[in-house]
Order: sequence, then C-alpha cells, then structure tokens
Amino acid sequence: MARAKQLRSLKTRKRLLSSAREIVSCSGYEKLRVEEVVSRAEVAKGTFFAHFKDKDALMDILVAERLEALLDDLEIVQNFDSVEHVVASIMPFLSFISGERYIFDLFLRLSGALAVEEVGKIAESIYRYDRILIEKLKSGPFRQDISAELLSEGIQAFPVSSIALSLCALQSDQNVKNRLTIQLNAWMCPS
Amino acid sequence: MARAKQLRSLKTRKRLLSSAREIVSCSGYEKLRVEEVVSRAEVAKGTFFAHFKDKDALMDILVAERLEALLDDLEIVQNFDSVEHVVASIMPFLSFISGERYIFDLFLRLSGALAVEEVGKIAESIYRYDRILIEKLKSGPFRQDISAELLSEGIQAFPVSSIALSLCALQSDQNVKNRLTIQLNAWMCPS
DNA sequence: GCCACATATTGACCGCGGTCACCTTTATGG
DNA sequence: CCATAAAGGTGACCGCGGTCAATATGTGGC
Repeated sequence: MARAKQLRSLKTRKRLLSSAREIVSCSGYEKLRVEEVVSRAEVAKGTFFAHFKDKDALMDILVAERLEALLDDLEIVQNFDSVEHVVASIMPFLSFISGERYIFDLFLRLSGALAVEEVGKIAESIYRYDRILIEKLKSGPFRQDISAELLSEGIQAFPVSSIALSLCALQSDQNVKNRLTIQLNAWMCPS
Repeated sequence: MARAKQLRSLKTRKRLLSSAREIVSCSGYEKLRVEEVVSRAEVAKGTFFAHFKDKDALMDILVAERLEALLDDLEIVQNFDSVEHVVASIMPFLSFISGERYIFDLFLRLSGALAVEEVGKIAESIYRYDRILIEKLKSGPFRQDISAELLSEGIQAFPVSSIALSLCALQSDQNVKNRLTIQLNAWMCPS
C-alpha cells in the first residue's frame, strides 16, 4: 500500500547527489563515473541503480539544475527588441550545452518525454525555455506572418544543428554566434 | 618506408565489412556487436581494432553507404518547385536517420570533420547533401532575399530538431512531415 | 516483544567496447 | 636461401554501466 520513503533512503539519495555534484564541479560531467559516485557516497553500486534508473537519469537531474539557473537569468531580461538581443540572451544557454560533447548528446537524448508520463527534468527545462522565448518574442519587431510559437521553433532549431557541427569541427563560440545571427535574421526578419 | 597493404589484410577487412553488413541487414544497426562481427569473420577481436579505429568508424562506413544510395535517388529528382516537393524529396533521407535512435546519434556525432584532415564518410555525405539541395533550390519559387546556401541550412536545421523530439516522444513520420512542412513554408516562403 | 512483510542495501557477476604485449606471416636485400 | 624487420593477427585483460539473488533494516499489527 505504498509506504512512505524511509529517511535512510532519502539520506542515501542526497549523499549520491552531492557526491555526483562534487565530481562534476571538479572534473566535469564527462568524467563522472558511477563507481566513483558510489564510493564517495560510501554505498554499494546496486544502491545507485535503486535510486536512479540509469546514469542518464542522474545526469538529467544535474544538467537540468544548471539549465534552470540559466533560464532564471533569461527570464529577467527585457522583451526581445532585436535579433542581436535574442542571440545575446540565449548564448549562455547555448554555451553550456555546447561546452561538452557529452552534455550536448545527453541534451538531445533527453530533450523530449521518453514515454507517456515520463517527462525528465531536461525536457521540462526545454518546455520552460520555449515558453520564455514565446513570451519575450510577442512584442518584438519581428515578422508578423507567423506565430511566436513557430518563431520559437526556429530559434531552437538553428542552434542545435550549428552546435552539432561546431562540436565536430572544433569551432569557437564566436563562430556559432555569427552563424546564428545570420540564420536568425533570415528567419525572424525576412525582407 | 610505408610498405603496401598485403592482400591478406585487404581480405580480412572485406570479411569484417561483409560480416557487419550481414548482421545489420538481419538485426539492425543498433544490435551490432563487435564480438559478433569478429566471430563471423573468424578473426580475433584485436584484429577488428587494427582495421577500424573504433566501432563508430565501422558504423560510419555502413551508414554512409545507405546515405549515398539515398542521395543518388535525391540527385535525380527534378529541381524543387515547391516546399511540398522539397519535403517529399528529403523524407526518405530523414526517415532513415530517424528510424533508429542509434543512427541519429551516430549521425550527429559524425556529422562534421572530427579534426583537420579527418573527414568521415558520413560527413562527406552531408556535404554532398548540402550541395544537392543548393543546386535544386536555385531555380525554385522561393524567397530571393537570402542565398540558396542559407536556405539549405534551414532545410537541414529544422529536421534535426524535429527528429530529436520525435525520437523522444515516439512520434510518427507523419508528424515529422507535417511539422516540417509548416516550418519550411515559413522559412522558404515568408509572406 | 515478536512476527510478518515491505523497503533498502549489498557485491559478485555480466556484456561489451577497447588495449596491448606477444606471436605469426610475409616481403626484402645480401 | 636465409636473416631480419615490418605488417598482420591474437586473446587475455581492463573499464565501466547495469543486473539480481541474497541479505539487512526498518515498520505496523497483535
């Protein structure tokens, strides 16, 4: 009859999460090993998988934490008044995603609901990102022939393919930014 | 002094490749195991990695073969005369990429040059795809304020993000197609 | 206090990609 | 035709994510 979680279990979970955060903050996401998480948390390996479906599920939580912080920053900028403003506002978000190959792959893997009623934290962050973009687009000097919702889709689509290429060819953030500015000008302000 | 490859080596490589193709054709890309490739080819595991840098390098070859065949088909269609024509023409390409999560991930991982002078087969296919799109776009009834090159970037960007979402949410090809048609109409024919 | 049962934890084990020191085969020059 | 060196091939071994039967630890009823 669905007993409540035991305190012991909640503490274990917290220890696992904080061990993981420690590792990420000193070695990066890519280097995180489940074995190191459990040894730092002083539990057995099996315990990890009793708390998280798999390694991705842990990373989903850790990465979404960062995304949420970045979205908090995005949320407080004023409404978009130019393409350059849009690009500048979303760059921190894009820099984080493109900063490590591993994060970008994870982001794509977990960017939508994996199944009915199984929406991960990253997916939720993306929904929030979409809503924020739409809201801030409404009053801007952009094309009026399509909806803000559709505009937002483009603002999300172009960076993904740019980042995919940049991660392969070792391009800089600046390249991504320049390319993106051109693409979004064409997308948002067709003449 | 860079001696020529021995015949023995060439034969071994061919056996590895044909074993791999057999496995893919009866079980799919995802299910391919290096151990099964080498056991079918009757060589040791180490031999595999003497011929291919890693498993991805083999998959790059196998997937690119399929892409090239699809591009052969794309190359012979007439120049694009509508957005619907574009969408219909590229759907086989997109269906293949979105058909297996594994292929889509591989495609993104290998979509650009990994380093200077290390361009994989999939990356080459993507360059070819881009050139074909640009060529067939030139004479079409599409917006004239941006170049065919830039138009092509959008035609590549929208599907990637659509597919990323569709793979998460188990959407159908039809969903991808409908969404893409709307996006490309907005991209290619702003009013 | 004790029993029955759910919950939590354990660690040996597995699958699979990838490595490497060592062995075998083949081409080459004297 | 043999010595030798390079190319080709081997398989035991490793790292790491993930599983599961066994075990330990809480919790509620009597």
